[in-house]
Amino acid sequence: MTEFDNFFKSAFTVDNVIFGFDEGDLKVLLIKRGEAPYMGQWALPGYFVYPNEDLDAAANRVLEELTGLRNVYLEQVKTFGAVDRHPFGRVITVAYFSLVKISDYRLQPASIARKAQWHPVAQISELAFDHAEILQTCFQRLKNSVQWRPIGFELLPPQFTLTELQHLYEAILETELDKRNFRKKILSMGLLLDLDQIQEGVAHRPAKLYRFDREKYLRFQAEGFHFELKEGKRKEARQRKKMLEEAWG
Amino acid sequence: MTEFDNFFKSAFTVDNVIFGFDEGDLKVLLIKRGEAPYMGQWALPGYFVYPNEDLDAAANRVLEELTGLRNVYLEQVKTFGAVDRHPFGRVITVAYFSLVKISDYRLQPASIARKAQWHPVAQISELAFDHAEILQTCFQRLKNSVQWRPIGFELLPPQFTLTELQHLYEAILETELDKRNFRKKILSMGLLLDLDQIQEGVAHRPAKLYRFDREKYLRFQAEGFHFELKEGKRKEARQRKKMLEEAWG
DNA sequence: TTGCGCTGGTGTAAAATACACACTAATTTC
DNA sequence: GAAATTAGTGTGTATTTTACACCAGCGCAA
Repeated sequence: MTEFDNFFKSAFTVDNVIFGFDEGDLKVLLIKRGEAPYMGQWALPGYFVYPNEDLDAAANRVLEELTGLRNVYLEQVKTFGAVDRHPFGRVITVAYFSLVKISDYRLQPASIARKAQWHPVAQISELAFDHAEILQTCFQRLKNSVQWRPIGFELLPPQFTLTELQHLYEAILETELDKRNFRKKILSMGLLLDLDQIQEGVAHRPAKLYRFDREKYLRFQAEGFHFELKEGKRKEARQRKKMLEEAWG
Repeated sequence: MTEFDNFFKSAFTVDNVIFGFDEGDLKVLLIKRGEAPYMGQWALPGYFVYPNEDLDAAANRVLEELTGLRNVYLEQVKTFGAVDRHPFGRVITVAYFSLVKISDYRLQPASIARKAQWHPVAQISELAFDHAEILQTCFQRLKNSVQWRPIGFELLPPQFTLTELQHLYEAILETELDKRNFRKKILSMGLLLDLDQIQEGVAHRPAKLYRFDREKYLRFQAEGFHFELKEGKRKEARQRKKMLEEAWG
């Protein structure tokens, strides 16, 4: 095994945007930095990639140390490698996002985890390094992915109501959806299993509970089925047009 | 400036899938390796990222050394970091693809370029390292990107006929498109400038020449216009269904 | 100069889909 | 048992997508 000249080497890390969904809000798990640089500021959880560790493995490790969760949805998004993105030297980072059920999440004993906290995506302003940019990029990617793959369920408990699912989509897509159309669309895909159970302990008509039928999805997928759940461009276009017209009087 | 422990460092490269379009085929520029490992095999052009060089800059450098072209469409796709992807040590690589007009391409004097050659995507089988996987990933990404952004024009000469454009899309999407519908759709976007010129030197009725109107696109984009040029999923689904039915008789 | 070969160019009708929209049903709480 | 709250449901219309076939214009060769 030949060693490459040190000249060509650089430090590299993974950073993980861990999304959760709670109280109707899309949230991200951030860590308060306890050391320079950016001491005291919030940052994305991340760490160096070990020399004998695959990239995805590193991202999973960061995730597990922090949340105790394994087998979580994880998607590589983009690599950020601006020369000056780290004040102490050249550090290239591979950004991932992952989707966790906050209900499954347990604070881990690892010292790093004690400084972790969920933040609503909408309220995050400043972050250490270029992490604000990374977060935005990952959020965009999530917005996109969720419309083409049935990954939204990763953020909900195993059983959920259609209204919860709709609220999840509304939070991610930052838009409002029509209830009847949403239900029609999602049910017509045949990927939701009606559990013949209803909500308990709510002060109103209880909703039916559903489960995502992953096996069925995999079967459908093999037959060329495409999941698609998105706001039509027609509506979007009209909204934009309206806004422009209002802006110009 | 603190140095990170060498333990966390590793070699870092960019690999570039350079797409071109010629004779109705989508092609990729490959290099015949002149050294170990994989000596004599075809590989994607790539090189180490210099310590003081942004990632995108490195990808552009590789591209320019090889083709002499600047200001070319370039898109970061994915980072490949399996521990054993390079037999001589840990090398993480960021994959890009770029789109060049083969007509602009001139063989460069750089020694590396002398071993370069265009290969039709469809006919590439084995490549050095994990480059076959990288190529496939980039090809998928191109397929996707081309439907949502007007980047196909980057592969054509500045002036082109609608038939050429259609053939380009057919080559990338690996499908056939309906002539009338294609023309209707692309013209209705209003992004093509009719040059009031016609083909010369063809042994049949000459076609009108068009140019992509980038300025107009940018203006439209600011108003929320979305480029979209894709095979409908309905047709796809039907085709797949038909194929399945035939397969099962 | 005529006819053949080739590619360019065009419209319409039918089907599928996206959209907007409002009331009744079931449950808890007071 | 009335009030409050959320669940659940169907239809008509606008728009988009799809399928489909013929005539036009040019070069070339007979």
